[in-house]
Amino acid sequence: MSAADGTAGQTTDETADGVDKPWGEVTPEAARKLLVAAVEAFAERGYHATTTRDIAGRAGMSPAALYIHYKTKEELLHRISRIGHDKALKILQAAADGSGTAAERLDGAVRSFVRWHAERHTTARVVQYELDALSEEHRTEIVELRRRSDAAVRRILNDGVKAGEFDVPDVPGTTLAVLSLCIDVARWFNAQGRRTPDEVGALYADLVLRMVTAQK
Amino acid sequence: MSAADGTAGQTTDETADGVDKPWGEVTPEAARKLLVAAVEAFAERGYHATTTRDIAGRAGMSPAALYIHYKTKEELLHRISRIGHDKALKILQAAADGSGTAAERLDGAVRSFVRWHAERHTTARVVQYELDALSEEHRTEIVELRRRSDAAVRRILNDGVKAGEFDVPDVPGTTLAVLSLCIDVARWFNAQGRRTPDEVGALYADLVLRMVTAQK
DNA sequence: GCAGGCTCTAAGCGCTTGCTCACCTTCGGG
DNA sequence: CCCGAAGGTGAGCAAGCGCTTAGAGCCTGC
Repeated sequence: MSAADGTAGQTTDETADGVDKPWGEVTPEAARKLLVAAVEAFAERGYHATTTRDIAGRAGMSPAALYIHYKTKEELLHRISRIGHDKALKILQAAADGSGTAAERLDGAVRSFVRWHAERHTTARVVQYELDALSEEHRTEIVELRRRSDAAVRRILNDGVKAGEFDVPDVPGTTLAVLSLCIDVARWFNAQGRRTPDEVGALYADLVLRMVTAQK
Repeated sequence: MSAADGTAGQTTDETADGVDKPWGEVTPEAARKLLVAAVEAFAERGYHATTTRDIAGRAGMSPAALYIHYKTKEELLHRISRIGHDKALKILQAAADGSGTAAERLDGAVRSFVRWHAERHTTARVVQYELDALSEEHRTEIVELRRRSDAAVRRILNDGVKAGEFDVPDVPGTTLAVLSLCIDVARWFNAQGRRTPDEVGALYADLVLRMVTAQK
């Protein structure tokens, strides 16, 4: 087992005492409450179907309070998207930079990336499916982060091919397929469903390894 | 090769003279023009970000014209979603009902399903990603069609396991993954990109077969 | 040749939207 | 003990929304 991200392969936001606390970097408290409310609302109804009154209401504040902490509704989406993409990229880069064979690193990458999309499917849904609602400038910034996520996975595949572990005729296409498979978890995953995030991660890691492993 | 939809396993909407003509079943002409305009607008901006004025404008008509042919904007989405899901289900059932080994049928299913999502990615984007905008009643109807699509793919996998062709420990989970992989093509496929729908179909069919084929 | 139905438009209604503004409260520092 | 900054509210503005209505144009059948 690799320990690429420092503390025993964790993939959730945790403070030193082990308490799970996403969006901990957003301050002050009121700004975080608004942002968390926005994530829920955007994930449930989509960005365009969500009103600023709904967001403020979920946060227990008046509509005007939103504009003390954020210039526009789109800035809220951008902050969510930015933080989420940073996290996603970190997960993939940690796996790509880890030690072990290419197969072990690919297993870790898919496992943790899928687990994040399942555990944080509310956030992930916004991050992965509301890109089009961003302004031109913000979207460009986010697309660059996605390009780097793609590069991290492609690097693992290339390493595996070079080492003879993998048989992948079309590395860019397969990279796309692997990421696509993981991302789509955010669309269908249901917390009330039968599978836990860990189970989905294990299943998907197995399926992806079969896709790329050289037949003996 | 099966002939479930009449003429030699085709996956696009064609008239007898071979001309490609989707939405041919929508009449009269003005209603079809409005529907095609709605598909484009919904795919580009999303259902909620699209205005009835935009749809009518793209169709070269006044905003009020829309309400002669459709009761509400949501009815337009429902018609699109219904026709699209019928088509998707037909593609998968034709493949599942076809002759040949399970591997051949799975190859055909993925190939044609992916090709449809790529060729008709505008339509597919609306069909696959705007479900939440449907009314309760309409969504229930559509979800039933999706359940049947799922059943068609699961049947192929079960057949393959029974015949010893496939090694699939988790058939429902793998069914979900296969469909998820194909569906997500609608999200990322770009007509200006490097790959043709046929190429993506071939790549994906290969990847899926590797996921399920028993190792020798 | 005109009655009646169908298709379409110009105008606009009632409402909701993202966002603003004048004002109120709270609170640490001189 | 008052002060000014920071965080919050109620009311509301301009714009845009889905949808309706009154009536014009144009076919078709008798």
